[in-house]
Amino acid sequence: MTEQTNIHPDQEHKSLNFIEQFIEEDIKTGKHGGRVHTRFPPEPNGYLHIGHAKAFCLDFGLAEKYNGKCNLRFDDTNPVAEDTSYVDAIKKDIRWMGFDWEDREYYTSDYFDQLYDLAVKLIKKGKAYVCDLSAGEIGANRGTPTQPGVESPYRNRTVEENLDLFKRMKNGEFPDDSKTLRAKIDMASPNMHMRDPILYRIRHVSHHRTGNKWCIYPMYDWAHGQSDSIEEITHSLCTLEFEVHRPLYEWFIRELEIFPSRQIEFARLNLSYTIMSKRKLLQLVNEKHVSGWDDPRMPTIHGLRRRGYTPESIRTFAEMVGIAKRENVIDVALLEYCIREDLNKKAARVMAVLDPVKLIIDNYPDDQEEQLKTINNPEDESMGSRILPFCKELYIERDDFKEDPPKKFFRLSPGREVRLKSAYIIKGESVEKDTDGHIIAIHCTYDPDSKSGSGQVHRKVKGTLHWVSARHALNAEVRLYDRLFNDPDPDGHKDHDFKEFINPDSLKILANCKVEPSLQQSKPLDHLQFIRLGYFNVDPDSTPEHLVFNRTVPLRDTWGKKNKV
RNA sequence: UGUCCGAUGGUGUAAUUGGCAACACAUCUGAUUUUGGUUCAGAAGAGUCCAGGUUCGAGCCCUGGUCGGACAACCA
Repeated sequence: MTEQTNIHPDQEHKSLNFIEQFIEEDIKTGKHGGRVHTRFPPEPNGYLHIGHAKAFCLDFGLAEKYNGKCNLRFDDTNPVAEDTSYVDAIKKDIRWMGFDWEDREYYTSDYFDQLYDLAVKLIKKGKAYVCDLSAGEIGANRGTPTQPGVESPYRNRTVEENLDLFKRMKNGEFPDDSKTLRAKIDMASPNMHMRDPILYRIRHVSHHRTGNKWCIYPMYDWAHGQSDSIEEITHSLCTLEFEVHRPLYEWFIRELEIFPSRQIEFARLNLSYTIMSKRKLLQLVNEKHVSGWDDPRMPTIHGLRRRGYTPESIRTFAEMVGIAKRENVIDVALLEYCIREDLNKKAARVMAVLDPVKLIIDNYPDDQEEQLKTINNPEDESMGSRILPFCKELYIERDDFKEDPPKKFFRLSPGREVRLKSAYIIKGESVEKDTDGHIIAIHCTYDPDSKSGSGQVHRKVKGTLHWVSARHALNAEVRLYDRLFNDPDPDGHKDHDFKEFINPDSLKILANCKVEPSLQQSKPLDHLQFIRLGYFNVDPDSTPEHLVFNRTVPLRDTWGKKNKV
């Protein structure tokens, strides 16, 4: 096979990231017969977030691009933290994102026997030993990055003794933490990971898949690389913090003479105004700062889905942020751009009034009703049109009226004309106020000849308002979300806990919104554009009796932005 | 006082491997618009961390610095 056959034709012209360059070199030199096989290795101890999405878009994307394969492998070597509920959530997310691991759903725990045999092989080579030191002692003997460590007194046990002890460790003869199996490398190595790293620890706990079969569990360094080799992974991609582990990864390959997978590290995704640490996300969930892993403010895939993000938008985002080795912080504005761009093409436009105020058309007959036709999406004719009921009393947005308007106010005010979207041109007349001076109704008159689409009127009106018929409107709850943190880097302050930066206004619930009647049929997770307001989706909490919408992202607002402060 | 990695507009990522620093987001104009959205046209913004060197020519190569990050869990 030539290198050409391995490269997806659509992609040839774009510039390659450094990993693609490595891969293409490997293909060119015929390494592994030009085969590309990656893996995505989540630990089932939490939900996947957008940073993981970047990683698996890379893993699966590269496999696709080079006509290879990508395995899903659960890195389940630490039974105390892991759980099957996470396995299910992770699979759901990856599938939702549009990736397919076919029948290659693997678990590191599937390899426990092979891993054990490999450890025996290492012992027989005199390259591993059973150590009786406690965790504290091992730590103390490890030295520091600038000072060499001290060799364990158990380092020179005979092969026979090590073999016997290791077998007895496996058989459960020793209590938790009383012994470990360590590689015998170099306690003076400048790389801490080469200072006789621990391969196995004793844990008498049951595992979510292997039950009580094992009481010794492999550590990451031992399990991960060897699992890559077992699966004959050609390119094993991981984040930068594993760079210092690579010499160990390669040491195992050499000593064990196993399949030489290649580890390549790239910079993890950081997003402004959020956190990506699984541990801290768990803390937000446990301490109820959010409603759960799927809270729409969470950067988790579950959260983004509920917020109204689409898989396509997240994939576009992953594509746009790129792959490199330097630390980076991506502006959330880029994510928002990606979802707006996607939803602009897909979301049906509907009328919804979030902060309603009554609008009365004085010269419109009391009991008249009209059915007005309106287009569902100006960006996509094929989405068709629908009917909007219209009558004398409507609701409009309280913001869309001002008694004495500022200079560039294009909306409704006394004596000024404005277009009601898909309906008539109206002119502001007067207001009704309660005893506190709050506006309770706005009176206007309409021009019967200005009906939308009639072609009768040629005068220009600056503004167009969205509205909903008071007689026909449905009540709805709308949840407005803002960034969860009000600091660009909540996790970046040495003397402040990230939770100090939680945005108290990240969720605003509007209980008295009015929406057009067609929304009665909306189904959970449907994407919509509330005209002039933003993109919204139907929350899973929504029912026909109690409609609930989440704001995914507001529309771009050059006017509001300019007038802030 | 160690090892490894990195450094290009505000933010990301490129630069055909030594040939006028490009693209996207963000920002700012203007046009169009029955969404102050979309679309369209345009502007501004870096001379590539610093100092030397090689070269006709360096963001790319060499030398020496500076700054930033990772690494001392029986976590992954």
